[in-house]
Amino acid sequence: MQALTFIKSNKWEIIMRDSNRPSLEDVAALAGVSTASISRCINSPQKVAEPTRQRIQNAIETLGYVPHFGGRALARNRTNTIGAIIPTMDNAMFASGLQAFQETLSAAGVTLLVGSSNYDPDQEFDAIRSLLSQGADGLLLIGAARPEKTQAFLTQHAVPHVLAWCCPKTGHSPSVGFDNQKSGHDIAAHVLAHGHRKLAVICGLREGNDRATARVVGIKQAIASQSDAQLLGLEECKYSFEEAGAAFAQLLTGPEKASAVICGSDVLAVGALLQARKMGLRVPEDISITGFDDISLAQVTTPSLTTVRVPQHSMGRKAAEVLLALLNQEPGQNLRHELMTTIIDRGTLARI
Amino acid sequence: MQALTFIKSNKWEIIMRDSNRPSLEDVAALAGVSTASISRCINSPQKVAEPTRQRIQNAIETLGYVPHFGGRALARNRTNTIGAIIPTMDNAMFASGLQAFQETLSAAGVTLLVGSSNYDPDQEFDAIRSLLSQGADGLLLIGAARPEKTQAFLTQHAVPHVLAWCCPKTGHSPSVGFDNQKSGHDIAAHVLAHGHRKLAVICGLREGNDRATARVVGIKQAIASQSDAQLLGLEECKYSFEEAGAAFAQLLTGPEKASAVICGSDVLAVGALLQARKMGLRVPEDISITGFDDISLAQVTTPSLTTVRVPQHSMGRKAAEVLLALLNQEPGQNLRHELMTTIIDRGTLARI
DNA sequence: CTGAAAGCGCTAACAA
DNA sequence: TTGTTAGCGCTTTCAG
Repeated sequence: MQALTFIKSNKWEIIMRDSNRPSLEDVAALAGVSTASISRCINSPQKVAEPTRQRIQNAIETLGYVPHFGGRALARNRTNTIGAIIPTMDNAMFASGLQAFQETLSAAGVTLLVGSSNYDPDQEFDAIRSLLSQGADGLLLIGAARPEKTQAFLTQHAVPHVLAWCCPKTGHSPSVGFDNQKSGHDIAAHVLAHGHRKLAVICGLREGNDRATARVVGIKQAIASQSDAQLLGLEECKYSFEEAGAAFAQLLTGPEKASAVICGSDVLAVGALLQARKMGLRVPEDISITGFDDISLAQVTTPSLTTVRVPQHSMGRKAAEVLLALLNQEPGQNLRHELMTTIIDRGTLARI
Repeated sequence: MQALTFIKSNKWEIIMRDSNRPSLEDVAALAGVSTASISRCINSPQKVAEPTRQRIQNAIETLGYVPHFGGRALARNRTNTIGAIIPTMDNAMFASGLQAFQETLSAAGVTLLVGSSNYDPDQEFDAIRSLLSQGADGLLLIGAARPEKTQAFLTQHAVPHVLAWCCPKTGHSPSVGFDNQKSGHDIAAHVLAHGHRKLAVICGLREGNDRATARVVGIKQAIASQSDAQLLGLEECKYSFEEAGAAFAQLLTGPEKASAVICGSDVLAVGALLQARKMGLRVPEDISITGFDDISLAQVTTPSLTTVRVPQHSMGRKAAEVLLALLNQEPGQNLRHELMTTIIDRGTLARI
């Protein structure tokens, strides 16, 4: 395609343009104003007289003008883009929080860049660098634990970021999340209150995963505080039905049988539930199982899962708000938001 | 913070720089070479002599230099960013395809921008404009049906894009997906082959959703081709357990009862299943239910769901590959990839 | 193999 | 209210 374009030399020429994309200058020429006015008209319309605005608008529309991202980013030194790095979108654990995050951003005219870490600190570091090099103005990160290297990078580059799914008491990062340890404690206490004394735990791989770690700490704490209770076993595995099933089977291998298995995630709990059924165990008559997260899986199993509800949606929304406020330098913001989890009693926890 | 910077005027000065971010010029000064060499060293290292390369590398590292996104995007007129617009990440239907898409992109050094449409053509249009204005080099779009306005925009701006979750026979857009109509036909034929003759259907809102529409067309076709079979009712609703449950109840309202309910999505099927249980109906003894998608929900219900498996993962990966090839102008690419769906027989379809 | 310099498209300070 | 103009940081011919 060919386009009529205004050249620096002040003459009109027919030249090749990449897919005919009009520039500010084209619009300016057509509207008979300077490029500055166009820019103003786009970025602060009130600074431009109504009739001019009209003409410019027309020119923009007839040309189908869209501001060039690179030019704008270069001039403003800001991209209006925010990155989120989550372990994976593959399980519903983060997906709906991310959805809320994205919607809130989008409403504020900010676009979401997504990277994933697969629960691997190195991959997370790469993703951070990658998203930053793509111009992300700020970052959403899951959890608070990361290697020194990553921390240093974050502070060295003064990356605006908020932590989600956690609410660290130490550190200076803004956060929107919940107390994993307390929630772990709560669900374990709940199980104990149902009369269970021989417990077992299935949790995700804890290395580098502070949420999984904290939940277990909380669970252990609750068990320890009940003198006649004991933790018969603890299995770590990936977040898959299969691995959780294997972990569950392993747990039932010992001489003493647990009456309840507390799981660090619904995915693990469902894996355990499926395996229990496979082994001919009735839940919760023969064994109780609890989950964590309250993703949609939890309500469709039979019996449905007693679990801990994590306010994913409000967490995602709030995280976006905090990050946005951070980027806009809004003062007086509360930088640490602790949300509450609640225990959802359904059918997998028996009273004994 | 203050930084030592090389100024056009050729003298050294102490000046203020935004958060001390080093530029190419800083690196050049420190390494004692021109900015061009740095640029080369980064983008095509083989074009630079080994010793120089070393010095430059050092300079880059000691300064912690990261190329500025805007500058690069402006000069190259390319962002290395691809946008995906999906109805929602909230349900697992798209999340894992998106995850595969992202991973493949990431491996190629391309970053993913995410927008969502909520199944609304207008929102999709906005998202397209938004992602494009954020510099997306290409787009992943779900389904083939969109308003004239959107189509026109896409062609006018010559937006490289690939369609997923569908494989339209018409139109010029590259696509990676499966035949929704055929898959709908297949599952219905499968149900018929099990002896069912009185059928009902629950599907998603079909307006603007070609996947949902095509699936129903296929289902109807299969039913029509079996002379003694009849479609007793069809309900449309949103993809939620609640709405699907209501639709299911509505379907069982008439004088004649269906022996099988074919659902356009696992979410709908699970909603129906839950409702059936609530109504005291045994599945599949009293009524059969089938799903579509084979998301993880499908394997955890009791009984687990007979459904159609959609190859989400390979679809996401392949879509990324096609889009990447498109952007790199790689010739001789096959631009229409039809993947196969398979029926997964589990426990919700009875033989009668 | 390396350097000089001309932009890429847009914004914002300064003038008018 | 509008225009002029100097960059923003990087890539890329074109010379050397």
